[in-house]
Amino acid sequence: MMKNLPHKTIERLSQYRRALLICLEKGQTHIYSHEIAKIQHITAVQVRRDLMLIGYTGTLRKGYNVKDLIDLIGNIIDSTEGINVAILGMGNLGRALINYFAGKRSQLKIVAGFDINPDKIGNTMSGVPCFSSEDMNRIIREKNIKVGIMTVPAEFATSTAEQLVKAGIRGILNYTPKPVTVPDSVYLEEYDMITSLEKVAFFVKINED
Amino acid sequence: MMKNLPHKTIERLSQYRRALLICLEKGQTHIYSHEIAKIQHITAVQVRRDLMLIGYTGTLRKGYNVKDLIDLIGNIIDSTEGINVAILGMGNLGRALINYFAGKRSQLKIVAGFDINPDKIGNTMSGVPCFSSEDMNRIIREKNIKVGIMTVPAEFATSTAEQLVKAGIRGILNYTPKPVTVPDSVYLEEYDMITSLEKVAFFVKINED
DNA sequence: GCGGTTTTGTTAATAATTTCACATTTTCTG
DNA sequence: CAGAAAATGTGAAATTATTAACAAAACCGC
Repeated sequence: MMKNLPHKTIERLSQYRRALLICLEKGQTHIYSHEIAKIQHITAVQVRRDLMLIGYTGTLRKGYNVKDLIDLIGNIIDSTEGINVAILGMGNLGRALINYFAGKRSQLKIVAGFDINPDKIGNTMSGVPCFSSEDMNRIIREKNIKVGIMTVPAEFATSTAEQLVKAGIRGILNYTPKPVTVPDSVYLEEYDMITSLEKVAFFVKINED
Repeated sequence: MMKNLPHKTIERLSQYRRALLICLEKGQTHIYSHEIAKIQHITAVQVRRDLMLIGYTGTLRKGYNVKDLIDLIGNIIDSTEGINVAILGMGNLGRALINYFAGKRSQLKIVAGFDINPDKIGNTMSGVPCFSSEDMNRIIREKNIKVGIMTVPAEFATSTAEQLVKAGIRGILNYTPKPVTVPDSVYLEEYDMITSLEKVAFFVKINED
């Protein structure tokens, strides 16, 4: 059920939810499609179409119920039991991600970090214990970790991905600038910050005329 | 010229270049479309189409000249004079980005960081001086900074974006989880790490059947 | 140097995504 | 209470992005 949602829609639903959570905190009970659209810099039709795809029906003239919509999006994209996540590489980026998530209510729990630096191993950072990369296989299985976020230096990207796959990971989010290869059974998402910056720079350049 | 390249193509060109630079270092002089494709997890046709769009012609049976292609991609996406970049928020994520860029040859130079923490202001991190956010307007103009990368906490996202716009920035890469609004004249790219992680978790969930 | 193989470049086809256009319903205003 | 305004929901059209298919050229082995 709901397996056929477009990738883009999944991304937007996640973003809608975050915007909606902010509205909820402010005490807002209803929201119009064009309000959501404005926050996300997209069109109102796009919002309505996405909500149509997940079968949510708003109220004419009142818009969408913020609380209900948050719950429905949660039903779609969250896993009922929650998903445990590990950070591979407790450098600046790894710690940034941990802090980012700290305190966020979420079905996604960062339950372990891994590093090869002996000074870090055994410590806890923002509530996340740091283990030795050598124990990756054991810890991932013990803690039932399903997703790994790779924030290691590029030269360790390939070997880290291999270790993760061997440990039975189900999804990898790769923030290193080095693309990795994994079996089809592992979902892989790669994001390269340099590419994003180069893209911004490109459009700045061509806008200068 | 070259203003009509699809956004996706721009992103891929940046990625091709990074893969090509690694090949160049290894002494490889030529590469086939299917080799590039494999690294990037896309099809060879896609690669050839992208290169067609930028007017690059390879050699039949020998593939593409690595050096030439790197140069051509540089001509397309880089700005001739280079572009100066600032990091807004010298926390973990800001420092991660600086280290990421340190030593990379690139037309993109991170020339300033900004923060409100007095302990950081006046220091230099990986060669990047940290200034007070209060001096943002002056420094951005003095140093001819065109692009800002926002890595501040979410609650400062809106005000930081406003400051940047006032200082005459031309492009913003927003890594905070809070969407911001800028005039059309400023190119805006937003990236939310939580969305990416939620997306990976979603596809892990639905693959479990 | 001939037949088979490999690779590029490109047109045409397909697929994915977004936008248009508008019917429908609700609320507001006079 | 009639007409105007504002909002949703959605089929159809348009746009954007990807893949298929294949001609043409280059090289290899014999």
